[in-house]
Amino acid sequence: MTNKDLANLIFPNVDKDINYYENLYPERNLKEGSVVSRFAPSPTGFVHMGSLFSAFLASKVAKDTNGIFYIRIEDTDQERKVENGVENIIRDLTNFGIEIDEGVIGEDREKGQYGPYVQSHRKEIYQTYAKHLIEEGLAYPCFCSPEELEEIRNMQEINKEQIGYYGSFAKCRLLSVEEAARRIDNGDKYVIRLKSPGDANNKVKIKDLVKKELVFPENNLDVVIIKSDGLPTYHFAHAIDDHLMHTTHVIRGDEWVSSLPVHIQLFNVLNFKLPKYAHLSPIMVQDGNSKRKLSKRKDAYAAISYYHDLGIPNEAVKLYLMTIANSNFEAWYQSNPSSDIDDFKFDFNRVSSSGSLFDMDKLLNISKNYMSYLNKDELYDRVLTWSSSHDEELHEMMQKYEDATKAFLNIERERKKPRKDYASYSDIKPNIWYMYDELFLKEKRTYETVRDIPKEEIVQIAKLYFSQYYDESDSEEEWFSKMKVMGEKLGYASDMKKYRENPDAYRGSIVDISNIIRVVATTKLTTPNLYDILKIIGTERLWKRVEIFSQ
RNA sequence: GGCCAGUUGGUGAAGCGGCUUAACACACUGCCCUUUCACGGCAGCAUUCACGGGUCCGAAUCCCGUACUGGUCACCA
Repeated sequence: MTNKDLANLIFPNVDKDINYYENLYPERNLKEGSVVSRFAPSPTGFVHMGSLFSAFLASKVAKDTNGIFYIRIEDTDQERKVENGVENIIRDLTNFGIEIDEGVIGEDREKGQYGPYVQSHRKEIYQTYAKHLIEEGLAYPCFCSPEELEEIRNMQEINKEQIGYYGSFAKCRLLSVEEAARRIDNGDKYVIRLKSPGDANNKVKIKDLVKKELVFPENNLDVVIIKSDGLPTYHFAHAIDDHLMHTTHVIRGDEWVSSLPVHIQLFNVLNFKLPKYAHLSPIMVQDGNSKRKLSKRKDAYAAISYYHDLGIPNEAVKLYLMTIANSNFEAWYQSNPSSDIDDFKFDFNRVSSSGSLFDMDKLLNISKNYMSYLNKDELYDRVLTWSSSHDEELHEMMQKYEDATKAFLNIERERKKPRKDYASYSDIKPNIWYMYDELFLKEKRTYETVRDIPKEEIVQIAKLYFSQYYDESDSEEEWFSKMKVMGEKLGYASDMKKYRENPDAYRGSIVDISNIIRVVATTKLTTPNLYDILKIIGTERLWKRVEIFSQ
């Protein structure tokens, strides 16, 4: 009996050979230097910041080089599969504005010539290559049970030997073809292992795009390549898929660096050209005194839907991720504030090889700046869209009072250095509600207090102001000087310097006057420019608000 | 425990042997401007680059060791 007979016994239904697939998936016809990258999640639910980070960079590099960014679903672990997993991942990515050139684009939907792009649909392909390796004597069936494996492991631990299935511990490696065939016929469970040609005394060198020069002992472990359910392990699927799909850059989390010797060996044994690797450090969070990886389970803000719900613009999150990814990005963006992130060339050499802490303050600041440069119409449209699914009440008000909303959003916006009030769409409502009568009248309002000025005095001043001084058609200068005039008459200093020099000579200052008007009109002490706000509300409604205040 | 990597202020970091009395940004603090807020301006915030040795005229930058942190050692990805 030969290896070939054994291979046929194990994979009787595999009727194609590896050349069939090599021809099926020819070299891509791309320009020199174009990157083919991929995002290859397991369908275990939503996308979190960490995976978004690598997906974003992978798509960015492909875009930068006119290459291809594709999605492959790694569902070879049938037990971890989650209902709607794929749909959720695609939704999160598209929500976020990542364009998918190829691969999986929905549950049971994909595009591109290198598919299928779901690993469980590629079983035959993996088995064809596994069969080939068995024929060549480079792989073999292993019948060891989990208990036996456990036992070997324990012994190795006690004897302080290298842990794993290798050398003399690899019992099944020595099985004769006949014996293996007999056990298969007998119905024994088995996996397929690589017959590792490696020697731990040798070194393998590899240049990682992020981690730079890496040196490891050669892999000498007979790793499992096909599990007992017939599906491949990650390592094997990675080698086959990224070869057949002609991935040029494997961009993934750095939890994979220690598997690199296995992957290198697999590519060698299979005669595949090794792709370039970029192992990204994880985004960390502070947890007490130590740092740990951002966690889907422990950190609510790890989910990208968190930002979506909060109404943080996608662009802001991208901007943040890019500042983490490339330390020179921030300076570039500051000197090119009007340009798009697409104009920036991502550079692997600038990626930090140690993990950075997730900084919400920084994200919020970036978002604030980003939102401040949106024009009123863009902002209005975005908030309208966001509120349609996240804040019905706001949505309704915005539609009903489109002009007033835009006018409000535009206060102190159209200038070189605009106001920065909002870091997210959800910041808008707490700042704008008083502009809408429905919301203003809805419940009992709590007015902020202007120093210790009694209510009666405030009412008096407001009435005086609106009846004798306020005129909608005044320019801002006229408006403000009238306010000063009234203040002077009532004993409120119009000049802050004078007031500060001699506060006892006055009842208060112009600050109090403007705050009185501000509070009556809005209940709040802090608002954008009062002049604009009064104008938008309009004299008639302002009078109503004076009445409401005095009740 | 083995293997691999990392360690510059509260945070992201620049720096790659002399130009560094360590850039820039965020956060924080104070002052100024000011009708509130915001914007803006100014100032402060690591005498020191985990620690210990070494090389060198000279080290955050090169070498060695130690410590600490992270990753990984599955029929999970």
